[in-house]
Amino acid sequence: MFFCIHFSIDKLPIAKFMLQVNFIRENKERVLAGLATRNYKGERLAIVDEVLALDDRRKSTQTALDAMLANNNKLSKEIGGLYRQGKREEAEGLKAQVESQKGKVKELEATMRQIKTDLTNGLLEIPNVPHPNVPSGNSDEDNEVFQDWDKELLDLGETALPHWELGKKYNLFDFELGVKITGAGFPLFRGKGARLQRGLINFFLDEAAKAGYEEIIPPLLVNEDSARATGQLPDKEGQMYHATKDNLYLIPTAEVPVTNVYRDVIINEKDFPIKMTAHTPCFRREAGSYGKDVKGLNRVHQFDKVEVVQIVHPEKSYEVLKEMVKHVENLLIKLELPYRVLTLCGGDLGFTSALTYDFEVYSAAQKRWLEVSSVSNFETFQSNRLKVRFKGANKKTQLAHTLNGSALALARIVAALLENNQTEEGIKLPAALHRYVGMEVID
RNA sequence: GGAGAGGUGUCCGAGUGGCUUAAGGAGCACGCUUGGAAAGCGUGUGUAUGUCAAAAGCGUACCGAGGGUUCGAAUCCCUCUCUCUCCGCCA
Repeated sequence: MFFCIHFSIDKLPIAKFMLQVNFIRENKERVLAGLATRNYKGERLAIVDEVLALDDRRKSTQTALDAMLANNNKLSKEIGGLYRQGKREEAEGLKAQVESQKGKVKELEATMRQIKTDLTNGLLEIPNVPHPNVPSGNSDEDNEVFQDWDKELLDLGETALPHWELGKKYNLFDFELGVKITGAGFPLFRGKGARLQRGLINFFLDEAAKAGYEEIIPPLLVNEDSARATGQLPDKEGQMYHATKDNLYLIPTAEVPVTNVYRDVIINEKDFPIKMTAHTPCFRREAGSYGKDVKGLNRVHQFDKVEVVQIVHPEKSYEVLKEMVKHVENLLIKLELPYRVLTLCGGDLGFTSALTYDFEVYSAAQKRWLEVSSVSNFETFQSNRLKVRFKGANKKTQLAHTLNGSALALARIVAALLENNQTEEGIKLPAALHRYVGMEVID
């Protein structure tokens, strides 16, 4: 099975040397085309012109304000000098002059604040520009198969049990207890089921370490700044659990705390690439998704995941994306699970992502593909908010590119492992896991 | 939860209304010196934004954040926030 990433990165005007507004200004057509890929139509496209108009106003207002302030500063200095020389009357005259300007300065400052607020709000509404390889489309049905499973799909016949039945049969997890303790969507794992979870986590972390990622154990609650910096706020407000008393959010993914490690940091170019991995539970309210795919472990409010994050030089990011895809692929090969890779279409692509590959694993009992990993390049979209920068060879401060991927998300992997490997004698674990789980067969 | 002390540049640290262009030191970079290194000496050293085709230059803002007083604020006043110490509670 070979991987061939067929896009060229050289010809793209990547947003690497500018801030977002400037990027929009200089690549307006590309931004509009990107919005179209994401199914933005008519009035929603107007946001681009609105933002540019606001930015024009910001510039002209700033110029006017600066000139006024410069004049006032100059006069104030003169007043100080005059007082020292004892020239009171002249000083009083200048004072009056500066004083008369104050109203105007205040007015301009207020205008400036308003413009900046509007501009920021406008910018927050514009999603990342999709990579040219992103197919247009409305929903997950339009995602493109980037790499298909080229062998026969496992057929277990009609007697195969879905994982929620297997969980009961072998006493691996208990949804009713989860409901009793917390509520729907909070599974309780026990016995060999818990052991399997722990083994998988260790396996994933060890593989990440082998690939050069530094292991991090981050806080599981983050403050508003961190949630905003990685883009969970404001657009995913309702998807996170919010501890309102302390205004902290339960993390929906390790990406949030781990990427925030480098918020407001100017990185030394020779420290690239920065590679971090973390295992954390992930908490998701999944508001609005009830009734769809919620059976068993397919969609839960709390699940465990090992995440990999990289912060890299802009010129390297697509190469790194490929490397990360390979890493995930390698995990699935070792787990001996049938998988395929999808390129997310515009309508399904995350707000912050430029290009995302989803990994799906085939669940033989449910006879369907389950999403188990998502690997994305955010280019400068995240780093612009995070202010993750580096000094390049030309001494200029530039935005770095950020990427992340799940490697891997547990609940669905567990589902697929159980279903695909069920036999009369029990569930036969893939060889790679024997050492980690401490058994070859779950029975 | 209660009481107190704090937040200044990459770091340490001075600075109680205008000779502050944020002292001084360390670090870092470059240069001189050296057989090489260290020491020493010299020079430089933030972020954002505006003007500009661009660079240089110049302007503006930034001493935790936001307001206020003043011709002028790191400095005075108010609010908020974060950190630290002690007490209380606690794994």
